[in-house]
Parts: sequence; structure tokens; C-alpha cells
Amino acid sequence: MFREHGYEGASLTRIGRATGLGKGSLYHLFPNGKEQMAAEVLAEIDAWFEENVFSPLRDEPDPRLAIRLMLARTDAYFLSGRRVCLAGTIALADARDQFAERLSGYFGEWIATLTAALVRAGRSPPEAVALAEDAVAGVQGALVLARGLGDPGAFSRALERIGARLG
Amino acid sequence: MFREHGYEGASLTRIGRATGLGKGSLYHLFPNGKEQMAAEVLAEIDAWFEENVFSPLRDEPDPRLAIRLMLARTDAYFLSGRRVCLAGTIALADARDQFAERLSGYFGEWIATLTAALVRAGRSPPEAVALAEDAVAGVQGALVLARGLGDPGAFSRALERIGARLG
DNA sequence: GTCTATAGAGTGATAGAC
DNA sequence: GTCTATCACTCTATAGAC
Repeated sequence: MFREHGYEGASLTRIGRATGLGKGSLYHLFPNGKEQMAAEVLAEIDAWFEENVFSPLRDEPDPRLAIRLMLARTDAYFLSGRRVCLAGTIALADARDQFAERLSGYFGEWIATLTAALVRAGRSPPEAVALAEDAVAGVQGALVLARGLGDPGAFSRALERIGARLG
Repeated sequence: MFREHGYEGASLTRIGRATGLGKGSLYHLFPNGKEQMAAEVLAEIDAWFEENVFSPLRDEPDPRLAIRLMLARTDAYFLSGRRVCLAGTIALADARDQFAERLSGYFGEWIATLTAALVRAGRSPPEAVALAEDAVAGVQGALVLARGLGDPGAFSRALERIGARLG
């Protein structure tokens, strides 16, 4: 629900309907309410990226292959632009301040890990930081643009261009 | 209010407080309520971009100068990453469908106008479309990243990289 | 009187909290 | 399921301009 409708769009009624749980159950499982639910979704997203994106980005001996893997996993994760990034929607929404540190952690770690892979691929550190920041911003912008144009294809096209620049 | 808090974050109470107007006045001026208010803000944004960005992009004889102008105006408009793009927030929010055509109009025209300028600057049409799409997505992504990292500087750095690519 | 702009109490619906 | 707060919104009353 959060990844489909964003933070404010994921109402407890919707969540309840989608999970088949009443509000009592939801508040039993998540005593701190909606904020906790979103925080745990964000933590799960962090864990998924850690395992499927950051970890290969660190451990794969061939950094070029690691980067291609990152892009493929990212494309799959966002269903080629048909899903939205929860972190991105929160960053633009009014709830931003509540999740400030978690957001900067998520984006910051993505940038840092990608920077390291680019350095291993032979880029100079300043060049690598710029490329990494650019790529992470590019993914977020591609999600906005795909939804704005109503054209999921815009997301996949953007990922290809990002891959070419990192390549 | 819309540009600061997004669509859902801009409540009528906030708008009333910020304008000093009661609900009677607001509904007298905007009979169709909040949706009309946002639509008129979007129209004003369209008009501002038409006058300050698209028009120079079309008419300035030197396309390279036109593009530099576009980036400078964009940086100023978004207060170097401290303001948010209403179209971008709506694109990611639940209200997206209500404004679908206006959003695709806004992003589409930006891409089309920039594409034309790039062709005049000597790029091949397919290359120009790709660069334009990439630049518009890059601006949106930079706004997300700047808010996500809590670092407005990320926006200005991204604009510089975009400028270098459009070069 | 009429028109336009105003304020703000009050509507039902729904939010999240409990 | 109930609570209160708040949502977008409606309605009535009223102000001054012409």
C-alpha cells in the first residue's frame, strides 16, 4: 500500500482492507501506528536493497557487472516504473521531517556504495561521487517522470541512459 | 502552500491562515474548491515556465545560451532545491490521476521544447530527445534527492552536471 | 435593492489513535 | 467499535460599493 499510494495515500482503512485486518489487529502489531508501519516498511526496503543491491555492489569482483546488476534489480524492484519509491514520495511529502534521518540514510548509503564500486572500476573519487549522486537522483527523477507522463517506458529508458553513463 | 507542502499537505485551513481569508472567500474565488486552486496554481506555473523558460528556449538565437538560461531560471525557481515542484509531488501522490493530463502537458512540453533547442544546437533528433528526457528527469530527481538528503546543495550540483551533459 | 466579497459555524465523511 | 481531530466543503449572515 505504501509503495503503491505513498505515505499519505496509504490510509489505515486501505491497509486494513488490503490485509484483511481490523484496526485492533493493526494497532496490536504496530503499537505506534502508521508511523511505525511506514518505518518498518522503510526498514524492509533498506534490508532488501542491502541484500540485493548494495551487497553485490560491494562484493562482486567485477565492478562493471555489479553496476549492471544494480540497474537490473532496480528496474525489477520498481516494476519498470509502475511502482513508486516510498522514500521518494516521503521526501516530497509533508511527512518528510518525521523520517529525515531514515531518508538520508537510505539515499546516502546508495550513493556511498555506488561511489565505492565506481572507484574500484577506475574512476577518480570526486568523479565517482558525482556519478553516483547523479545516478541515484536519476532513478528518482525517472520515477517522477514516468508517473508524470503516464509512461512507464520513460523509467526503463532513463535506466539505460544511467547505465551507459556509469558504464 | 502547494509548492511548499504538496497537494495533500496544503489543507484549506493552512491556505486560509496563510492568505488571511476565510473559507467563504476561498470558495467564492474558487467555486470548485481545492482541485481548482491546485489547477490554477499549476496553470500559473505553466505560464511562468512558458514565459521564463520555454519561450527563451525557443526564441534565443544561440541554443547554448538558451539552455544555460533555462538552467539558471530553474535553479532560481526552485530556490536552489529549497522549494519543491508541485507537478512532481502530485505525480508521486495519490491525487495523480485527477491531474494526469496537466502533468503530462507540463513535463511533455518541457521535454519537447528542450529537444528542439538541442536539435538547433546540432544534436540528432533521437539524441536530442534522450538528452531532454534525461535532463527533465534529472531536475525532478535532484529535487527528491535534495529533500531526501536534507542537502539543498545536491540540487545545484545536479543542475551543473545536467548543464555539462547538455553542453 | 443588488452585487460582490467576506466570515465562520456547521455538514458528513474519514483520518489516525485507542 | 469508538474516540477526537481534521478533512473538504456548504450555508447563512453580513459587510460595503454602486
